[in-house]
Amino acid sequence: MPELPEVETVVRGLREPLVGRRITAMWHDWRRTIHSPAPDEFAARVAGQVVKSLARRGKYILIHLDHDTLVVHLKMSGRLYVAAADARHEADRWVHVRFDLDQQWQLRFSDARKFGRVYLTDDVEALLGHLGPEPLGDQFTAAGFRAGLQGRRLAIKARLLQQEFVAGVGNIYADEALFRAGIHPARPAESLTDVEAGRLRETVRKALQTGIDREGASINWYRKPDGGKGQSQNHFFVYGRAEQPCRRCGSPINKIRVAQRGTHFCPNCQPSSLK
DNA sequence: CCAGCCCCCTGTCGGC
DNA sequence: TGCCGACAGGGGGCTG
Repeated sequence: MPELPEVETVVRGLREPLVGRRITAMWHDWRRTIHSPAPDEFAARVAGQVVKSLARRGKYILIHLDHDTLVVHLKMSGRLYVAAADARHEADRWVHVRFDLDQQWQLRFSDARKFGRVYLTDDVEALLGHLGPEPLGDQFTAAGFRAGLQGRRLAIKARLLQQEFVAGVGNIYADEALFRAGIHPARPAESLTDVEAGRLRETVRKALQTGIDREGASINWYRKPDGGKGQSQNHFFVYGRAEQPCRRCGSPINKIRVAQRGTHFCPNCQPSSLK
């Protein structure tokens, strides 16, 4: 659920409480959550390092330390927040990794479904170099986007979800971007005209930026680091609105499966190429 | 290389 | 009321 807008909101919310804090110790209770290095080395290496800055790459959270970068992927149900050591938090029952900080603070990683992962690396490029361009950055060019659709027969929505093509788009914002562009999600990627590709690139950016402006979508698990909910979910055109009237034309929103994902679209505003 | 599919996990919800 | 299967989906890995 956390996609680029949600992850960006988390990063923004963590900067103030985290930058300048020193990590003193690490605890975990679920082996698979610690991706690499192995827990013993992870704990030994991370202890003593100070948080210098925070950034985001695709859906990954980057916490830059003195000598390493602490990388976190929230996957489906991950939540990352700072709390006083003696303070309780509603998500504490699912905490599987915890970092003790100086001044009696803690960085907690809560993850009910245990899909999330944490990494410690001194080579972020080796870890995340496979990711495609940041959709809100300069590298996300119209020419590159168009080229990435050529010769691809898979559904355009499936292509948008491939992180090596564009970093940060997930199920929700893929549906929203395709609606805004008036493109049926099941159309083969290679079938888009240059005009459609150009429009879709713009609506991907627009959907994501709108999501950031609304501080993400709080569906099921996602919360801001301060525990508050984002507002993006209240403004979706199609996601989660099956059977409800299209905000543009009033037709009932359809729900189908594309690339094994629940997919929402307006059959009138996003005509299929099959007809 | 490509595209389809399974799996990891657990909370929630609808149906009976 | 309680049980059970379906569903949610990011992304790694396997298969044909």
